[in-house]
Amino acid sequence: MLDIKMIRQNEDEVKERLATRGVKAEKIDELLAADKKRRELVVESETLRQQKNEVSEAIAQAKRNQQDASQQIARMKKVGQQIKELENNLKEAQTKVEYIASRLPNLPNPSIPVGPDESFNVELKKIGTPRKFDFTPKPHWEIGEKLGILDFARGAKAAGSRFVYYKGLGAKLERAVYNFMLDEHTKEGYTEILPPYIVNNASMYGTGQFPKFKEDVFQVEGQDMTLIPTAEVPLTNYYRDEVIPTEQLPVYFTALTPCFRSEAGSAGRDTRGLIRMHQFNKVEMVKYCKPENSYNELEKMTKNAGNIMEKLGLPYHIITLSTGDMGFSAAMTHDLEVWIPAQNMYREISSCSNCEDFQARRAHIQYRDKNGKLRYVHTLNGSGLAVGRTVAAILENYQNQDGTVTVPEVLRPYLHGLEVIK
RNA sequence: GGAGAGUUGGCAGAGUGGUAAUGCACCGGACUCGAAAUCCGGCGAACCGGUCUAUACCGGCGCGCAGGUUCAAAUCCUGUACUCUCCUCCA
Repeated sequence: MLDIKMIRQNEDEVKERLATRGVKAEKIDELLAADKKRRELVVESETLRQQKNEVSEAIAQAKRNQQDASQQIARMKKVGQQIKELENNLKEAQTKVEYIASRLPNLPNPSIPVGPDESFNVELKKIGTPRKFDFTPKPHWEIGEKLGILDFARGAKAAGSRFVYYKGLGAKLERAVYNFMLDEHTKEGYTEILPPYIVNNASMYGTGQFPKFKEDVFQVEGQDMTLIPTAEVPLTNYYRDEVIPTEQLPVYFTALTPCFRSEAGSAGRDTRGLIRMHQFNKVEMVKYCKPENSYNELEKMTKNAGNIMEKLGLPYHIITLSTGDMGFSAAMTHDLEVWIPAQNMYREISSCSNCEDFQARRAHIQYRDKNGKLRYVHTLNGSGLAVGRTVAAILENYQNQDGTVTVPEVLRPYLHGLEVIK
């Protein structure tokens, strides 16, 4: 959520910067008009309330002195009606302001590339060299099915499309991968969390998924419960409606959770394999920090994600997302994309974002600055990494001509020394 | 799933229709070489609005949340969330 006062004071700049994210200037005009109306109504109704309080006090006095107050009571009866009407209008105006404001995305950081879509993303760095195959590399689903470690057909039977069974060494490989990731992040100072996998609407609002993106998630019918689309939601809402003691900042959390996404609107894309599932595991990193440190923290978080791939020996590159490709709550996002040989391209495996105070304002997460004043913290989140996609990348990058898959060194301790999946 | 109790300022804790006691904490002052103790005064979050940018003042809101009754609600009514206890069930 953007600060409405800030928008009031920097109208032109806000319009300009939000335009790069596809928000029309008229939206801001509409918002400010509604806000003006709202403030006018506030003044009106508060004036009446003040009057009400004063007269009520007089009535109380009169009653105490056993005097007649029927005249004042009659007068207040009318004022009460007026207040009620005014406040109905006020509520309407307030609802309108909130409706628009809660659907405005974060202001993009001025340094990021401006453009309407992913073609304007900028590559920062390439790490590792894609392996040269002396045979045609197979897609990971073929490798997995052949080895009997992935079963998409039965996933579809039991649950539907975009679901999968991992079996035997497949399940063990997945477990090895996320245990490895959690261990690495813990070494970097992240506290491991095992959060709820279902959250309420207030939490979904706090991180910015609601109200705008309800179609993207699975909700429990008739209940205030949503299956988390990412651990970012429970991890960031951990401190919702709290003031974090300043000496505890920065706070680093990491968690492995399943993520549930409806994938509405992505029909036909990545229909095969592990890339786009309704349920997948992800190790997430979340940070809370002081505003002045958040961009430094973003760089460190991006490194933490990259570190995992480097240790796994997976080639990847880092890109900075353009204004048009960024998520709703982010001010700046670095995506890490891993090399997928069968597709001959890099595919997203991590997304690290600085949300600045956008989520903190929605979720009321504060700290006290040097002067003891309450300020919003900055929140960051990043995948470290998407586990299913990591398994896909391992299967493809480490495949052998005979259909077996070599286990990356760093994972062998997690698999009792296993060197090859066959 | 059933029954009961609870939710008030940073904490503790009164208040059952007339506009939030008190204690601790906190801030200022006195006393003191200084501190503690004591005394005096102040303060009760956050939030919203106005003056308009002082760094203050005024007002609103505010007793879990949302409604309702009333001239007036922490107090009465309805709904709801959460916590605790007991029963039931269960991994």
